[in-house]
Amino acid sequence: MPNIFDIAKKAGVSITTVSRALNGYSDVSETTRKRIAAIAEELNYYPSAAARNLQGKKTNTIAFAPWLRDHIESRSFFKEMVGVLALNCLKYDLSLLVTGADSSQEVHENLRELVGSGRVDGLILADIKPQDERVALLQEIGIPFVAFGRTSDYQSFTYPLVDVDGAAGIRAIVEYLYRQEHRRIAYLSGPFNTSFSLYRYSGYRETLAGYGLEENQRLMIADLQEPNQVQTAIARLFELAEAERPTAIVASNDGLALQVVYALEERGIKVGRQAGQMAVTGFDDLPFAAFLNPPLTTIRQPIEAVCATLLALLASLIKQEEGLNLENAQPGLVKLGAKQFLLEPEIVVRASA
Amino acid sequence: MPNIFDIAKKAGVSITTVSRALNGYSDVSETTRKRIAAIAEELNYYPSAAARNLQGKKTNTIAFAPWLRDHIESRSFFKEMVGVLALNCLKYDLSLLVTGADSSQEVHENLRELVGSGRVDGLILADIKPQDERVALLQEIGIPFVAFGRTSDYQSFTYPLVDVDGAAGIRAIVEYLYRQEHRRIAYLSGPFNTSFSLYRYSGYRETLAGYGLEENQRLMIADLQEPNQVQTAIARLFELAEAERPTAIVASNDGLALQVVYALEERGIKVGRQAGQMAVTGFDDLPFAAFLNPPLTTIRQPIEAVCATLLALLASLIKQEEGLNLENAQPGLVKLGAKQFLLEPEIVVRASA
DNA sequence: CTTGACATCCAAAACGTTTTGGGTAATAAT
DNA sequence: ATTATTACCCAAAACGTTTTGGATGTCAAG
Repeated sequence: MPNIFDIAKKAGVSITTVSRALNGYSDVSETTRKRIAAIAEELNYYPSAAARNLQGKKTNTIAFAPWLRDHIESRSFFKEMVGVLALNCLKYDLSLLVTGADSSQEVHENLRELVGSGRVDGLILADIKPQDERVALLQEIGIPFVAFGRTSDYQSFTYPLVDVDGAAGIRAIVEYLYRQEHRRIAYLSGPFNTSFSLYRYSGYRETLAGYGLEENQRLMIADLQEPNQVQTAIARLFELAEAERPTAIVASNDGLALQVVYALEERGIKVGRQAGQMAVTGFDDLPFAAFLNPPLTTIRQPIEAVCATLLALLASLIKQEEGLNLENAQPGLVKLGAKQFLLEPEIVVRASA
Repeated sequence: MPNIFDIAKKAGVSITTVSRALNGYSDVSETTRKRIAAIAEELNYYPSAAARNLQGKKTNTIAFAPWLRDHIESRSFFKEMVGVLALNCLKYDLSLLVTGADSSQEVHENLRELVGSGRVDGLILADIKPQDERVALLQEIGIPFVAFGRTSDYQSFTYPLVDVDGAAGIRAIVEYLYRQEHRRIAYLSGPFNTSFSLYRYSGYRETLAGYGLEENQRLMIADLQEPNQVQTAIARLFELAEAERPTAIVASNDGLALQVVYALEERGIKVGRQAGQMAVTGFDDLPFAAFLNPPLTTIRQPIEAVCATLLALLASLIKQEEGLNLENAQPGLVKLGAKQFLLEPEIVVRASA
């Protein structure tokens, strides 16, 4: 691999000039710049990232840090995000490092080493928990980061974040169901050790309260982790007396909704919006949702907007820009705090409800 | 951030000793090693990755390089791989960089810069095409890499690769269908500009030939890219006379199978293995496959084994180990060439066929 | 008392950039 | 003819490690 000395020698100039020519400084003549560029091209010269980083303190790399095994249900959305993030990183000339681990312990060590050794300029945290050690850790270290999701103390303990308004999403869908004359609406939630499950759940309860419907504990099934738990949850709903049994089931994500539809069909219950059918809704709008039978009514997370906003925010933090102006970058972007943004999800009505 | 000088000063030794103590050399006494380790721990010292890399020529980073937009259908499996790879990387103390782009042009430049600037020690290529420029490029540059998939010239132009035997998978499923008395078996394939589509397709044709069934062009629908193409493909099948119409549809991946099931149900055709129902099969065994209605009969790609083998192979290439012994690391691992391995997929029979 | 052998330690070089703080020559202004 | 300005270039330092090739002191053997 050629280095800057090789280029300098071949061009008959100093390495300073090579560096400044290639980095577009104005104190090198157009003719020598052209000559140097041509030689660099010819020799396939690319400046060593390590040397550059060592000298300049910039890695042009960010990390995407979800939990990798902890939250089965959330993994589906993080998987969708990676590709979109990778593509968007190109615009900022950033490389994307994907990191993560199984255990809390490992994640902590991983993160410390990653930033301690100066491997990244900033990070995107995903799968935020209500109490998330990672936020405090990164805040303490003082490295730029953006969280996708809100911890329970995000208002007092301020840090940059982007989130999708899960409560609003569920509210929209429960209101939709209410308008379709549904009065007994069950709710199935994923594990409560992840923030967005809580927000979505609160959206459900708020809406019931808003309509003056009382909460029925037997219709609220939370903390679903394993697939077979969905089956038993559905079974339990059908043990209820006809008059108490729900006419609609709201699942807190598409993965659960998929399993709900499956469990219902297995029992011979039709899913749909016809009279006598069970309405089912999801959240996320994963690729398969539109092709279920029936197609799933769900809430679409604006994944492109989420990733774009996360990156724009992180990039501006890294550059230490002050007047960050994201307000009208995305439609439906709500400002929660100085560097905290909420994106509005969108209801997608299909045949399942 | 503390550096090695801070540690050395505080411990009253030279930086050489700090370095050698922390890297486990034997020429430093146990007492000073302990003292140094304690100080490093206390000050939260992590050696600078850049400096280390600059001096030692090791980045401890690998790149995962799929195509990001080009092949819609293949993206689903690459998304599953990222998480598994990231987790497995921990065992090798490697960081995972995810890269890729839309266009062939961009991908090329990306790759050149990535390895030219010495950002990675090696790479994993995914979504291999029959003619894949990336393989030649990396081979020419001379950096360790492993391909997930085979180019058309993999036997002559040898390079390290791991693949799942797609032909065998489809063979297994067509044989299964044949044993279920199916004689008119349609085949729907994704785009042919990706290698595995071709292998899977050839598996279909081989099996037909093996049973002495003649190929019917009207039952073989290839190069499906957009979702609505599936609908028209199915429509075309149903324009056929009763006696020519297929009794089973083999899709080349789960994403297509999902859409096939959807299109069939939309026309009121029941999917399943009962008499009079249409049998449908997929390939991949994505998470949703088990929860479709009916649950999808498919071929499971051994994703854990794939990722483990890719990493083991790449790690050994990076370390320049010679006697690589993967043969009995994974059950069902077939050796194609010196560093070329094929993994056997597994048929998963569910209710859809 | 000398000589090896061994256990510890260290100074200096090297890795490949960018940045700093100039220098030189030609041209323009006085 | 001198001075200021401009255009172009460069030497050296700095970034934080690891590695190389000793140096020093201690202890046992001869």
